[in-house]
Amino acid sequence: MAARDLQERIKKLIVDRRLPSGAPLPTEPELMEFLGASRNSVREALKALQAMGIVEIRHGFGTYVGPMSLAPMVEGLAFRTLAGHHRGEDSLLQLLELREAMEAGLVSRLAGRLPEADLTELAALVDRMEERAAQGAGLTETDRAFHAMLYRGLDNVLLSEVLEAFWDAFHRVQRDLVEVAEEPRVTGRRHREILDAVRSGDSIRAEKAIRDHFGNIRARLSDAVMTRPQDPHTHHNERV
Amino acid sequence: MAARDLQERIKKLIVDRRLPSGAPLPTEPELMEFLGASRNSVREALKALQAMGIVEIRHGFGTYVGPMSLAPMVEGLAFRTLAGHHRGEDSLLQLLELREAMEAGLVSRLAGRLPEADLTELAALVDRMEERAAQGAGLTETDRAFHAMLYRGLDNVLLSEVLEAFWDAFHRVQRDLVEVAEEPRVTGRRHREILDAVRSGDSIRAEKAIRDHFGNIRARLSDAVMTRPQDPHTHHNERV
DNA sequence: GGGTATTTGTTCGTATGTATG
DNA sequence: GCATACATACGAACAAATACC
Repeated sequence: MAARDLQERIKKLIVDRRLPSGAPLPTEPELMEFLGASRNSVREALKALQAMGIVEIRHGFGTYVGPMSLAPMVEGLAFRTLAGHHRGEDSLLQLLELREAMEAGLVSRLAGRLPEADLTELAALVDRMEERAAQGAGLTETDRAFHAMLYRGLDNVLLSEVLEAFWDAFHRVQRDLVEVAEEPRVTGRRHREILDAVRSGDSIRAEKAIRDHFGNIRARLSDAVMTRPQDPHTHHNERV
Repeated sequence: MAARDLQERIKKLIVDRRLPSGAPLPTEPELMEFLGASRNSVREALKALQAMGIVEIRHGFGTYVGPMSLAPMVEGLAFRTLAGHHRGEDSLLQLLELREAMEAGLVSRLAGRLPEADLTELAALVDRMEERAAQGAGLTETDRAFHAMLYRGLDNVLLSEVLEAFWDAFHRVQRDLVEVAEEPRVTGRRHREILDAVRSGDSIRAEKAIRDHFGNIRARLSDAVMTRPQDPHTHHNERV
């Protein structure tokens, strides 16, 4: 039997039975009988589906429909970027430019359209960012939260997830690759300017604020010591 | 050994040895010895990596580093959208809105910046589109080519691939799901307007042209008979 | 075209680890 | 602790595809 077929038929089974995320799949013996294949073939198909985030396998417990998150996309993008970088390509810069292009286009549409509730939440995040900057603490957590919150107003879950996926991929690779020379004060200022610009309703100013922010990151990227050829003990992904 | 570890170590092997796309990987017996695992475990790890597009397995020939394309992302997005639709969500519409948001933001930056060579190629594509419309032929091929060519001028390979991936995912699901009521003449006009707007250098006009184009698709989506619950013989993916 | 070696595909049997009751 | 159910892992064998002589 073609192994590709097995994957297709399992996917079809999920769709046909309208199984939602978290629903239990048939056990391996049941799938063996249903698909008419051996245990190993079924397992290989399930492994492939698990890699795509379509199913979730819990040891000694069972197989379930996966959360349908974009985690596999992060995985793939991160590896692609990492491998490209080690081969001398500017893949990390390209990933950053991709984020910049998307966010610049979106923020201009967002200017002046955010509800007050979102704005106050964003303000709280910037406050927290500057607070942590003063303490010399890391800003990545708050940065992620800020960007996620910013585009929540677009009211498109898929779009939000895609943006977060790109954020995750970028920071995963950056963390494993370069020594970031952060300038916390500057980062805080950039985000406050983004917030103010969005609040003011000035699309052009908002887009410029985003581009300045990304320009800052890009500069840090060039200055950074791009030389950490390989350190053997980076296990940088626990399956989500 | 944990199966997750095997995947990580194979990925690490690719990165460490700087293997480019298409380079041969060790054979299964070699990997068994190198990783200290059984053949089944190695195969399951390879299957998972294959699903992520990181390796490519050719029967009776060998295992190779994959093309690092975004094909797995298309796969995952398409399934997620398909499953969501069958569960009553408006996932297909969300995917369309994602494309619209990205293209609208990008095309405004593109207006007036495309080299003459690209513009003539785009014009040729629109001609071909109207030609095929007159013959009653399908427009999907030329539509894909148009959108791909349009954003080539951004000079970011990753961004282009992401856009094409979203295009592919959307059309894959649409094809399997709805009866498209195409209005070829209208589609042709919309694309000519996009081209003219981009050539004119008017950002606002270009963005409006894109939004009109997507608005047209959205309308067709709502009108379409959304009822093709399941036809058993759709094997809609050959691994790339 | 045929034969053989190499490589991946598929199957079976068996033992082990893990969570539930 | 014990029994059950399930996933995990290993080893061995044969089938199918491909390359090379």
